[in-house]
Amino acid sequence: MTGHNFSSKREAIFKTIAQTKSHPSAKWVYEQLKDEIPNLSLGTVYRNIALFKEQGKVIVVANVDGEERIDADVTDHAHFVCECCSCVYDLENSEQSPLEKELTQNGFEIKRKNVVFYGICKKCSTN
Amino acid sequence: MTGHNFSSKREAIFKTIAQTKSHPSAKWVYEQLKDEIPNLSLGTVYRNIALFKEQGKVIVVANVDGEERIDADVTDHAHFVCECCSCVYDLENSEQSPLEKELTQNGFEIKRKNVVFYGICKKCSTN
DNA sequence: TTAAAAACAGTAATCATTCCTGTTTTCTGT
DNA sequence: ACAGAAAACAGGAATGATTACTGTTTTTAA
Repeated sequence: MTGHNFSSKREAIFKTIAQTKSHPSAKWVYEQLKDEIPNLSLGTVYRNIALFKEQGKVIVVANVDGEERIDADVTDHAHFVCECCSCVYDLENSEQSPLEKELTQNGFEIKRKNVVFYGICKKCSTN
Repeated sequence: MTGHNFSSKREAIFKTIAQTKSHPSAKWVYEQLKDEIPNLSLGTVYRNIALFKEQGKVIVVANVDGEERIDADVTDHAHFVCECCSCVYDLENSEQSPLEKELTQNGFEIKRKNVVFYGICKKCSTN
């Protein structure tokens, strides 16, 4: 079984993901940590992110420019992805949809919901 | 400029995408067509799908098992992705969200919205 | 303290997607 | 209909994110 031993690297990886609002990619997390933890391996970041996903400690927000972007805020909320600067913004939690009731009544088991808006953010359209 | 010349392969590719409800991947489209069009190249399928996206003729529904899944129904509707069989189901159109007004008022330009539920479909939970 | 399990580094492999080059098809004006 | 230019294509190479593998190190529990 995996994920049951303490690991300082795992802690550092999770902390990095939890402390940012950037909705990071694996590479971003690795870049943030590699100075602090010189012998960190990118594979370790990927392996631990996969574990966090299984444990429900992070969610996948979207794939932006070919990279998977994640979030340690697993409460129900939507996101905005800027197609110009690739920033991901948090939005208020999306309201309970009548679709959810209907799916459940029809024998579909909903594990998670993902609401993403794509467009150009204020910063990009102003500059 | 690209996308302004007639191409029988392009037609066939679009037709294949438009006629299925499977929300196909590029590879699926290629597999469907390669008997009918023996010298079709997978790169051509990818290139034309990229063009259809630019033209707004297809949308990206989700990334399932590492493959991008698309839809030629570009009207506003949500999807359900089964994590067991990797099927993608169409759902009724998702209601206009108050989030959209708020974003627009704050200077964000929304180009598209993507609502995806993940879980286990009826077929998989029954079998 | 010690041996088994888990985690890791480093690197190789995988696989979807994109890029490149030479060839073929389509279009436009004559 | 024809020629040249632009667009599309095949086929294969390249890219790049992610995963798998192997030998080593760390953690755990008795």
